This record gives sequence, structure tokens and C-alpha cells, in this order.
Amino acid sequence: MIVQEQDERSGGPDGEGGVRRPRVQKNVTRAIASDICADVFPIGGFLPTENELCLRYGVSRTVIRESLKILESKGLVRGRSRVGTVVCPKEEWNILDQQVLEWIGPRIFELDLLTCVLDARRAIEPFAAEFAAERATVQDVAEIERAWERMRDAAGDLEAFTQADVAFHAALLKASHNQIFMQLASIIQAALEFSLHASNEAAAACDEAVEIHKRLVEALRLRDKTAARECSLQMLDLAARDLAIAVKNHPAPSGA
Amino acid sequence: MIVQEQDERSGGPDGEGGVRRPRVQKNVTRAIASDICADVFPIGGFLPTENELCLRYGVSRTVIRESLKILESKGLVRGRSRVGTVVCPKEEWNILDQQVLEWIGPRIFELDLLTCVLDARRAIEPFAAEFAAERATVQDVAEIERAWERMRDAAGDLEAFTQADVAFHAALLKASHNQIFMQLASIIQAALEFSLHASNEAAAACDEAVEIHKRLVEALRLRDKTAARECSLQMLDLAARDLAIAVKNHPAPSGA
DNA sequence: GATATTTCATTCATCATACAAAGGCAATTG
DNA sequence: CAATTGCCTTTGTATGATGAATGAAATATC
Repeated sequence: MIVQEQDERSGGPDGEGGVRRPRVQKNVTRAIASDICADVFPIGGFLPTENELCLRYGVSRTVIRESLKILESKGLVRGRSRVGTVVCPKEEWNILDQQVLEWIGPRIFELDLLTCVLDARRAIEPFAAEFAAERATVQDVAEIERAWERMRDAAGDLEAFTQADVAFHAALLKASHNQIFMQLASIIQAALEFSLHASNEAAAACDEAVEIHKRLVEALRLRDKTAARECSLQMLDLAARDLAIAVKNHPAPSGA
Repeated sequence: MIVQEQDERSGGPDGEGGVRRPRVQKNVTRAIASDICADVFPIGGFLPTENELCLRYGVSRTVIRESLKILESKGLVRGRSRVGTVVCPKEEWNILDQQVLEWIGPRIFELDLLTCVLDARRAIEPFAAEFAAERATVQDVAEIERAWERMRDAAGDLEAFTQADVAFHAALLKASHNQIFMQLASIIQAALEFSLHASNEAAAACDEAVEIHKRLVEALRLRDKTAARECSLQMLDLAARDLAIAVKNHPAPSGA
């Protein structure tokens, strides 16, 4: 998988026109990461040598090395000096990292992450809702409500509805004013997107979801911690149902 | 701050003319990160140019660039092409990343992270304890109990006690078999270490802590979810007390 | 004189090359 | 056959050159 456009002015090496040098760092990093996730480079195995990677992706060793450094800093690989670079087991990956989640993409399903995230949401979101009821500013509530309006107006459009739902929950975590909760927004977002996409039959439940989300907004306005927590729990029950549908729709990971 | 040993052969082995090239990547990365945390490079400001950083840390641009790439991948800085590298606001730092927490070190206090972590623990640990009561293997419980024994035997030695306590909670999260909870072990660990260190007056409370931790182990053995949750909550009350003492001992961050 | 355009210097992004250091393997030697 | 030693491979670091893009200074235009 060559990441450059590859036209390199075959007429002659930088004779008069100069060599094209597009910005490829991000692409290369993503390409290697995707290949790792796609099992092109199997877990526990060695990556090709840096020089081989140069050829494979069509870039210089500088770019390859900086990409590997990024991947290493996120736990995907571990460079052993003069031996090679090995792919780390998935447990060591920083799955809370936004970029890592993007690289994993839909394969988040195969990592059994969705149930983990749902369990974690049950622990976190009711708390976050309580904190938000206590500490949310008017701006925070306004942002949450804007997301809710987008949910309401997205009737039928699952893509728009998903984006709005994601924005709603991210804004709620932000309104909790707890840095830890905020940082978890990325993984909740990833799980939510995939879960909703994979269960588009659940579109019928959107009305119900809109209603509950609305009640949460009102609870925040009234600074009613108990009601906020209660709404959050009900949302999670809906999310659990969506997830169950998504699991049913999806090819069983054990069968792979 | 030069990170090399700086003696450059002046009389040492490899006589004729070889240049010593120690492995400095990690040191340089940590040095830059520490300087950022120490406000040597203020938030929102520009880092020196790459060439200036080479001089300052005594390494080549290769090393500097790979270090910056790592820092960028963790949200500490953002490289803007041909303009410079700016230090990101703290909200964008990946504070859930183990390395970032190590770089922050005791300054975790100034980030108001400790209360956030305690709130997050209140949300997470009781849940994790329930899950552990359901799903912990005998090995999991054995590991937790080993940590408990180390706590019991560490009477008086606050350092050993802290390490054991950290190990206990990490093992508990691991026993929950939830990948999200497990990934949060690093930040809980960082907060716990600092909190206990800063409140060494609380040594008197160790006996009480040992007792509660023991009860949690027994609850896990009996697979008693309710008791496990209850123990976890009591531990957090103790942690809250320790934190309050630590805050009192510490110079007020607002005064800085 | 004020504004829009151009040029230029600065700085990052990439490439290419060279060498040092150290792990792994194999040949050598006892 | 076993232990040592030396070589080869591969990563780690250094260096210089060049492309590319941004911000600001200089210029041109109205």
C-alpha cells in the first residue's frame, strides 16, 4: 500500500521541476495502524524491517520511524533495539486514545469493547448527569439542548441522529466538569456511533430516546440530581437494547 | 538541560575517533515534557525552533523531531507546519495516558486532578468491585489478596504501604475484566500515590484501611456483589479523608 | 494614504546518506 | 559437544540538502 500519489515526474529526477513531497506522515501512520488492526501484521509478530517498510509504503525511513514512534507511544507496537518491532497484544493498546479508536474503526466490535463501554457508561453517565445537574453552566445546558434539538429534527435520518446523539452525550460529560469523564467521551462516541449504525432497525426507538433526552435537559435546568440520574439510567437501558440488536445483526466474532 | 553524559571520550575507551552515541530518545522526550509541565515552555506559547531545541538538549534534529511527534500524539503540543510548535492547553492533554501522568508527576496536584479522580473512582470502583465479585478468577482473587498481605505487612512503611495499596486497586480493576476500567488503573494509581504521599499523617488510618480491604477480598471470595460494593464505598470514604488531609498539607494551588 | 498583491525569509516536512551500537547467528576452537 | 568469538543485520543517531507553506514585509495599485 503506497501512500503517495506516486507520479514522481518520471521524466527525470528533480531535473528542473523538483520532486513532489506531499505531507504523508499521517497517512503512513494510519496505514500501518490499519494494517495492524486488519491483521496484516499479526499480533505478537514482527513488523518488517524499517527499510522494508520504506519500500512498502513508498516513503523515507524518517517518516517510517516517526510513525513507529507514534504507534509505540500508543502501545500498538514495541521497538526492541536492533531486533525489530513487535506488535503488542491488544490489551496493551491505549484504547482510550482517540486516534487509536479511529484506527480500529468498525473493528471495535471484534475487540468485545462494546459491552465494556456499555458497562462503563452505566458506571459513569449517571454520575456525570448528577454532576452536570450540580455544576453545568447555562452555556453547557444550551449546548446539550442544541444537540437534543438536532436529535429531534433528525427524524428518519439515522446518520444525523447518531451525530446528534454523540454530541449530546459528549456535551453531557463536558458539563460534568470532570476531566476524567470528559476524556472518556471519545470512546463512548466510538461505541455509540458503531452501535447505532449496526442497529438501524432500532430507528423506531428514536422517538422514545428523544423523549428521555428531553427529560434529562429539563432535569439539568431544574438542577434535579435524582431526576438526571434516573433519565441517564433509562437512556442506558435503551442503549443496551440497541446494542443487543447490533450484536444480533453482526456476524459472531467467535465464528471468525 | 543537556541530556547526554557529555564526557565524549576525552580519555575513555574506543580510542581512535568513535563518537559516543548513547540512547537518549526517552530522556529527551521526558525532558521536554517536564519543561512543559514546569512552565519553562508556557501553555499556549511557542516552543523554540527545532534547531534551538537541538542545541538546548544537545541532540540531533532526528531525536528532537521524534520526541515532538510523541508529545504531539499525546496532545501536549501541536506542530503547525512552518510556523512552529505550540504547547496545547492542559484540557487537550491525554491525562489518561500513563506516560503523560509520569511526566506530570507531583504537579498532578496543580491540575485539580485529584478531586476529579476521586469522583471518578466513586463512579467506577463500586461497579468494578461488583463485576469482580461476579467474574474474578481464582488467580485474580489471589493477586488481590497478595496485595492485601503486602498492605498488612507494611505497617509503618508508608512507601511500601502505598505501593501495595496501588497494586490492590489495580488488581481489583483487572479482576473486573472490563477493558475500560483496566485502562483507568494508571490514573488512579498516579492519584493514589500522590494522595498518600502528601498525607503521611494518615498513617494512623492504615489499620482501618487494611481491615476494609480484607473484607473486600472476602466478599470477592463469596461472590457477594453487595458486600463488595459496600466495601469499595467505604474505602473511598477513607480516600476522601486522605485527600482532604493532603490538600490541607499542600500549598494552595490558587496561591501559585 | 489605505488596501490589495507580491515577494521573501523563516521553519517545518521529507529525503538521502553515513556511521555507531548491539542483538542474533554461525563459524571457530577447545 | 559446548563455549567463545566474530560477523551480519537492524535499529539509533547524526548531518546536510531541498521542498513546501506560512506570516510578514515590501511593493504596487487605487
